[in-house]
Amino acid sequence: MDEGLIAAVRRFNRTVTQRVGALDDEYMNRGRPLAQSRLLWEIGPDGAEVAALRTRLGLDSGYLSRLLRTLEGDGLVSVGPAVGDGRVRVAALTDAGRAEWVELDERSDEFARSLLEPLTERRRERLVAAMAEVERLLVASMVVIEPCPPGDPRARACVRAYAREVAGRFDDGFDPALSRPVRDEELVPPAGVFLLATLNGEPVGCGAVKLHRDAPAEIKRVWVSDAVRGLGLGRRMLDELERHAAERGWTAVRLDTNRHLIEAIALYRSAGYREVEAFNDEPYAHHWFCKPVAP
Amino acid sequence: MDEGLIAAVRRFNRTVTQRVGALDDEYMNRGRPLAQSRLLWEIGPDGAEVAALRTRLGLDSGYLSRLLRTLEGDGLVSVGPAVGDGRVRVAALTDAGRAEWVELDERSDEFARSLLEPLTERRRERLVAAMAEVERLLVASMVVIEPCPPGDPRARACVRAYAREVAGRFDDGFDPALSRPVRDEELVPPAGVFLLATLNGEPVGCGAVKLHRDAPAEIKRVWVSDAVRGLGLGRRMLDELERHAAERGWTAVRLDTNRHLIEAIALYRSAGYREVEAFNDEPYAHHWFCKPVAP
DNA sequence: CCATATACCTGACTTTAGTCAGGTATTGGT
DNA sequence: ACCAATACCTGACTAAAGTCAGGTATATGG
Repeated sequence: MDEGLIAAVRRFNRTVTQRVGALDDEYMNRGRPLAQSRLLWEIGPDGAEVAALRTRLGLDSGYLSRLLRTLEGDGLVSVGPAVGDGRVRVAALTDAGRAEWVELDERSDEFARSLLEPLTERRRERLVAAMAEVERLLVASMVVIEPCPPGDPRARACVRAYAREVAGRFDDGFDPALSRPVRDEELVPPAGVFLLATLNGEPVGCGAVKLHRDAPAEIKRVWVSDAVRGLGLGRRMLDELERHAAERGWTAVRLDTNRHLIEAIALYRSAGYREVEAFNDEPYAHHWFCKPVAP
Repeated sequence: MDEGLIAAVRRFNRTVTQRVGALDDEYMNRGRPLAQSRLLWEIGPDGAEVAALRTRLGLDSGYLSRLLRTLEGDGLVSVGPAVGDGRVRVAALTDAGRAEWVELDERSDEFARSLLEPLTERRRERLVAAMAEVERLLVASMVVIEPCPPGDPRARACVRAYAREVAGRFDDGFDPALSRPVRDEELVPPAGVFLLATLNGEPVGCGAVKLHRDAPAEIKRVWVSDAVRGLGLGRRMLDELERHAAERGWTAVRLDTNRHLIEAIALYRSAGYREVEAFNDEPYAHHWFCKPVAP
């Protein structure tokens, strides 16, 4: 990889990431330890489940509990059981906590304003556009693709999003009952694998491969959320699925797709897939592709 | 200011600044407390004065001393007196320290690479370009303009850079001895003021105003370093100088300039200056400008 | 040569952050 | 009704970060 690009990224990390990050923290901080402010902020006016806070802030369970007790002691937060499940606890801001939250929100605004303030209108817009570009492209590095049980709620959410999307694009909707079924067991090793793509813990894409006996592996349910489209994630997902199939000894993968999924078709072609005769009777399919793979 | 722009900056701070910043820290960190790693890094292969480290890292004097003792104890750093001044101490890396520094350097590279890795060549270039744009525009918010004694070494450095630059642009060089002299005392309150622009402590620009008795205030030595040109810093410097004059009761400021300083002339015009008859016999001047000011 | 300023160091703290090994209450399956 | 799993909490720590009030050695200006 080009040394110049790496040097540029490092310079950016140093000047922007470290310095602006530290300043932002300082603004957040005021009187209260940073971790408390951050937590208070993260709870937000609508409240939040403790588990959600834990993953979003990446805190130890015990540590988070303690922080919540402190905020409760200061009368800023109240923690109670969730309605559906008594084990789950929900943190909500009290009136005082809400006031404090508004204060933090204003500080944060103030800091953002201080960055834009010395610039002319034109430069402000250029800055914001460049920030959006950086943010978007960095997302690609933040997405993690890993195996996940197909029964996991996040996996289910992805599959539902997938079904919803194709339903909107196929000629006459999409009824999963009419499509060739995929049972969960078929997507669990050694029969197959389900991969989940997550961004900061949130599901943003999925893909699966069924390892048929005495037949090429079959790729299913490749889906990428709108939020992260255009970042090469679909390609990465395909690569991973192919890798899994190849590592387990399969020498070819194949898949079927609908004529309306034109970006997907373009992706398959550019990824080395060749169109072949129909190898199944999937009612929603118009194209069938195959690609040889090697470990 | 537009709410949308502020929201975009906040999102950037959150996702890029905080998250990438934290990841970068994690890479830096390894076995040793972060503060030590940072310090070791900052000392660098060429060594550094303790005072410089203190300002660059923004650490308490006592804390920094202790960190240095720890690194010394680990055989990574040696601290000795500076050659010119025995009070000043210089930290340098030992062989072991240098090896450790290389390790940190490689980690840092590795992290930068991990951000670029999942992107295609084209996207990598776009990311780096956007990063450079963000960095450059944020610099404008980081520059601090404040009064400074004209005898300060940083002020002297700016004035020298100014002289060097005009010498290269005027028809037949620039000999300060031929120009109308400016004595230091004239740029110290209440006779006048010298403003220094700094970026993270490094001088990047200057400007001065002489508050003549019974005459308009006179602006001198407005200079902006190449490194930060095109960010509106010259305009900010002019504004500050005018403000100083106005606050002390002057109702007009004026200045002279050379015909080769075309960007400067454009700046003066766009800032509301009107060309006037020569009001002095400065041999290097071709244009004289004046502007009314009010507090 | 002396007073004063500079540049750094030391000791004695406090605060914040973070970890880990047990707990208790609730739920869901059998 | 009972057992395992889940979701969170408590107690008892350690480590890292940061602060502050004095120190000591070196320079500088009269």
